[in-house]
Amino acid sequence: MLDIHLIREKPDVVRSNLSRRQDDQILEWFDELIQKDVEWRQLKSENDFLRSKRNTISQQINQVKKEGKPVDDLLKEAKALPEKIKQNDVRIAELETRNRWLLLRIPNLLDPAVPYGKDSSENVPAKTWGKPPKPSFEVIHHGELAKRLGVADFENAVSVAGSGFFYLLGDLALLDMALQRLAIDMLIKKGFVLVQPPYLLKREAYETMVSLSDFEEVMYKIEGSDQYLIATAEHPLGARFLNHTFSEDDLPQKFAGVSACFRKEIGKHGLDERGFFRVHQFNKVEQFVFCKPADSPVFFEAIRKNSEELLEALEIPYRTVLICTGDMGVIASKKFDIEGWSPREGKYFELMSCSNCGDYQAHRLNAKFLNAKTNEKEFVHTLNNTMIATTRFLRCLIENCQTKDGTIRVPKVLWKYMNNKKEISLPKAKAVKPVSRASKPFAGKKSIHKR
RNA sequence: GCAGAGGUGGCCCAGCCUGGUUACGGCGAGAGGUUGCUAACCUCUUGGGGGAAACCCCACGGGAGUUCAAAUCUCCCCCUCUGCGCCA
Repeated sequence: MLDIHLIREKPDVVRSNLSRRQDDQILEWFDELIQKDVEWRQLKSENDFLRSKRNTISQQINQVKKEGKPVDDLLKEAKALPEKIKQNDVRIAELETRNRWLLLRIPNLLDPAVPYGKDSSENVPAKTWGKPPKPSFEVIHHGELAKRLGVADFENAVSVAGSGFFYLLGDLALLDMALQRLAIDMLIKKGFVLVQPPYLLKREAYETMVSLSDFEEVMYKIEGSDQYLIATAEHPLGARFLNHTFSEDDLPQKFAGVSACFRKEIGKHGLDERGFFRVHQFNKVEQFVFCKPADSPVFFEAIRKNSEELLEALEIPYRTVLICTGDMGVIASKKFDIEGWSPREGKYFELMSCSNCGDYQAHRLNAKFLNAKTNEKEFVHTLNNTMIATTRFLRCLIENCQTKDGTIRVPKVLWKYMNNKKEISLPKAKAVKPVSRASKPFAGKKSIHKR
């Protein structure tokens, strides 16, 4: 969230930055916040005064009692005060709830370098690498090929878990892990600390890391408990430092979080029923950095480069685009997406998302560092970038490394993580047998796929 | 899951039974002072908020309650430690 002090001191500057997003709702929220904040400060002053008075009288009562004199008059005077204080407190609490609600929804200030644009079609390409291949054969859909090779099972996953789930089998499961290992090793070499975070977070901690709408649209809630399944390791990595003050020497802190990620994907079209592109559960290695404000532009470039180097190591053609004003989310002040080439569709699609969040997350987290020179606490900056989201990447790999024989070539850099396996192909002697069930535990739901 | 003991400032700890001016003391850190030394010593600062300031308010794991007044009494919740139980 934004610093309320900044909003009080420079409302015009903040408002004009927010207006770049071309969203009247945001400006309405902002104006309401300004007005309610004034009311809050007035009431708070008034109550502080009443409390002060009450405290004084209480002390007088104590004094007079000690002297053995009657305190009836003072008691009468004192008794009137708590009621008025309570009345004001109700309104103050209302205002605080509303103001926090508003503050949590008002997005981050945009970096001046963010280009103006209405939506994702106006993002600005910043870099392209590699030559998109022109296969001489028709590229098979990644899910279809995985199924044919017997390394993925979608039907049974859909039956027992629901649409948007899948089983990875044999070499493809191994490939998923190999990708994670490659990503992890590259990051460890760059000084990142590997972290396996908790997969559940309590709401209070979670609110510090995401926009509120995500609770409805993205996160799975655990029934009967105040916990949510994480949507990315970014969240527990950040929440770990809730209310934390770093010493200046501790910064920067660079983490490589590895976890399964769970997303409801409500309202998103095209949930992928026979593939890995948009699913409810996937594995991801995430980069997360805490640093001093002056250093964040440097780390922003560094974590972007890490992901680009991973794609280069895997020989996947990609392009990096600078996200425009209309396509920016709530949290980031500047963002790049890195997009991999799809030979099947002949276009780039999103693989990674690299954000500089400035001090926006740090404000919610209340994550600061002690400036050694001034001995004052300042908010840190946070940055994050996908190193690899395996499922999304599996699609990319299966398409780009597909041969005309219908096998999948394993990129050389992954051989050592694949027990030296160089391709994924159909075992010659073995036909792939689908798993079948003798009984029908889910009557009437034999298959929800009708093609 | 059961039982017991706990949670107090950046860290350690007293206060709680018996409610009452300013939450005791130590350590660490920062600023200043003193001194033939970077040692020792002395003073101040070291949670959050409001206010131009003087100053005021809040904060003893979180929340609610009782009271003129709550670290202290009551209730609910969270977490830690020890023992038992269960468990990959």
